Amino acid sequence: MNEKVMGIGMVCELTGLSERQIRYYEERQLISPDRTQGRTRKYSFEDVERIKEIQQKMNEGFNTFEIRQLAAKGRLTIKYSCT
Amino acid sequence: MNEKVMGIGMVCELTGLSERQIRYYEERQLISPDRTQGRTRKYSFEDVERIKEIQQKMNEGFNTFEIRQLAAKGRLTIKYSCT
DNA sequence: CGTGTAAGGAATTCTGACACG
DNA sequence: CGTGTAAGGAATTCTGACACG
Repeated sequence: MNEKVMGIGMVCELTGLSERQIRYYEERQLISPDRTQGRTRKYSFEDVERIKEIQQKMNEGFNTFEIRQLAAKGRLTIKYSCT
Repeated sequence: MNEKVMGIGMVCELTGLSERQIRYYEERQLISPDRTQGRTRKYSFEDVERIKEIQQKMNEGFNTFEIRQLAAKGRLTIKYSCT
């Protein structure tokens, strides 16, 4: 399920996070949603799982930079290719 | 994949149909998307497949009422419970 | 660093109706 | 019957910034 189909509002519901948090993780290159012509972000279920795992790591004390490194080394459960 | 997560715009892209057509099939009780608090419709991948099958039947000459009956009799590939 | 918020604008979606046929 | 469209409004999302720390 890596089709980018849902809006950020739905991702908020599924993850329990705020739009701000989700957009910030993108800024930190931990996720990379698609964009519609009108610039609105579209996420996949894989993105949702990835976001949940990011949040777990954050709770464990990692910062976004460290999580980025873990991801680069394949140390995360949810594999993901970030642009 | 019966989680209602995508907006009608995405369904249009995935099916090639217009918003008008998709809303009409709902009016004819062939599909039943969820609604957000703000009333915007949310569809699942199952809805998308169901819409594709509806369109196939339309092309084969069935009208919405007949398709509704086919569905009621379990004669469609995509099973679906419509409110 | 990570996140909340108010601000203004742009994209998305909604409903009810008129049109054609 | 099934679908297009213009109309006006409401919900959704966007960006850049200020704030706290």
